[in-house]
Amino acid sequence: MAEKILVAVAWPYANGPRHLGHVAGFGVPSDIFARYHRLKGNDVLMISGTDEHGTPVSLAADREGVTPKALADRYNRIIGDDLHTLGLSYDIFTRTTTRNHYRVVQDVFKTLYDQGYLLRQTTMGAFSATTGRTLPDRYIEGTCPICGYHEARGDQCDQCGNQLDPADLINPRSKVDGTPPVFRETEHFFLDLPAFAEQLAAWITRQEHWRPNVRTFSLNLLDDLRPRAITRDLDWGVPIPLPEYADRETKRIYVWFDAVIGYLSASIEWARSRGTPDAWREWWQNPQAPHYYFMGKDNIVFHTVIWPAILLGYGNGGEVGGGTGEPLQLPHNVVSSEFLTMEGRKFSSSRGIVIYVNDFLSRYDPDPLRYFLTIAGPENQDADFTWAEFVRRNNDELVANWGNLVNRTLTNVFRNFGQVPQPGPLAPEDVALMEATERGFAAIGTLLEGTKFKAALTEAMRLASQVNFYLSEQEPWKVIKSDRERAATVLYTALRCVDHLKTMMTPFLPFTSQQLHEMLGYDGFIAGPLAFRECTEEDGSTHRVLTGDYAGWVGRWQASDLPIGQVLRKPEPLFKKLDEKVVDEELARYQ
RNA sequence: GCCGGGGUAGCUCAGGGGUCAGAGCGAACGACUCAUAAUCGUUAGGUCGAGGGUUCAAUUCCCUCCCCCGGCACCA
Repeated sequence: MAEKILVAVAWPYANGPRHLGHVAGFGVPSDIFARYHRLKGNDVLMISGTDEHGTPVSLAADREGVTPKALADRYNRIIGDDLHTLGLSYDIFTRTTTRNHYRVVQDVFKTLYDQGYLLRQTTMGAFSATTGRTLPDRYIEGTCPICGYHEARGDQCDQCGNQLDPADLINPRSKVDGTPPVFRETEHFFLDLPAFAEQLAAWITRQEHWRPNVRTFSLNLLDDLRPRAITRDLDWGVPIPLPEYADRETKRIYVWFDAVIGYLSASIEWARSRGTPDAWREWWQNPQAPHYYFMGKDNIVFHTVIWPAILLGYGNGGEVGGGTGEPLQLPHNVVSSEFLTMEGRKFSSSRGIVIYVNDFLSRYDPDPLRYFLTIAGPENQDADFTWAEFVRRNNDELVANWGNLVNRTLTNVFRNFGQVPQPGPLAPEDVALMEATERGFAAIGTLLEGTKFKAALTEAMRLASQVNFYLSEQEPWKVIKSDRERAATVLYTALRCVDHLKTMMTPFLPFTSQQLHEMLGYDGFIAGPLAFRECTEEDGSTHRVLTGDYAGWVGRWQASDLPIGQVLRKPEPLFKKLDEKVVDEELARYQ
């Protein structure tokens, strides 16, 4: 029975190219999850896009003398290319600057406003004296009034760790151009989070299947819920859909408010692009459809508190969501990863401590990266990317265990039989191996459903080891000299296991699994490919989305029925062994 | 300061009140040579951060302390 599953992936911010930390945190895990469920036969809707509004995009555009939209266009393209190259199988990867998105965001805003969940409050804000734009606290620096540190940020002093108010800084100045900020009153809309406190507390308390850190952290947040501003004084963002703000060029909806609504708007865009404009409701207004959100730990608050509050407030109302009487679904699980560091230090674009995805993939294949980020990534705790460890994992694990198993098995079969050999009677050890391998479907499936990706891949690798062991014990390359039928039986057994493992590896290693699929003599896409498509909106504007036709996948999460006599294609190694010297080369490149 | 997460074999980590504390990799030795010098076997005797407590029994529960990391809500 096919389940509808929403896989909602954090939206990469379009103020620059994304680095390994971003795809490690949510990109690869969410894709493994989505691919597994599709192989299982479930109806997955996997959505995301680039997040393109807000101060950082605006400032980056200023620095380069281009419009924010032009900057976002550029990074939307680069990021989309990265995700495509990595094989992240979105049903739609779009962006937040579409007409569709604006319409949905404004509908949500308007609905919450009409329901009384948006409060108007006047606060003191900091503005740039030169541009008149809001200066977020982080963009102001000055001398810390507590410890005297000269480069304290407006929100917090990095030296003494105290939280600050930018107005308290001595000699405050804009980090952008060094001018002193101007403080003045400004009116904003606040989401009335306290109005949802009880519902949220009851709901989160029930989510015992969440990772403990996510649940505990979220419950702690509820102790001190305050209304949260969802507008900004900025000219780059979704306009406020109220008559009195119609011509206010400098007040926009806050980027985070619009970004989370992207999950909904992207689903709607997907449905419309397929010619089934209401299809999104099968996920969003269906209590049987679990929603899984994937993100880094810095985004937990937006997904366990703010976005659920918005969904609760929106309920079954609104122009977009109304009609069926069913409320929009809350998250079923919020899967948060920890952080990836690089060679022991935090990623920092400005300090050059960074590996961009596109740079990495220009020299290395996607599957080894996916392998590393899964087996050694920040799933449960911060993890460190080092080139030495990447090379080691690639050579000593991926190549030596799985890659070698595939290569030695296929080479033996191809050379001696050229096709899937007809086995003789199976010996107990043949049956035992086959059964042990087949049990992997259930074991790995359970781990994947529980978002335990590292453990799932470890189990698949353990099974591969067992098959290596079996081959070394049975020595078909010797047996064939005296007993061709027994050799055929052993190789058939190993080949079946390799075929099982191919499927189990597909969520993690989609590209090489496809190659293996073909070498085994099969046709069709076991799980691919992805495609870009141009999307045209009502006003004629177009944008590119990453998508794919995943219904055409021939892979199934079940034991192989490898046909006897199927002709193999010439085997080639799936992975490249990396020379140890790439460690020094790469370190030199980034230092 | 507050909240949270960590400190387990050379490295990366898993585990969890009680048979000898585990895995992968490295290292040593041996086997093999079909395979990208890949594979297979044996070997590691590590105060499970420190101290105290609860218990018949703690690395696993509680307390204190030390060290590391993250968050603390208008950066996304």
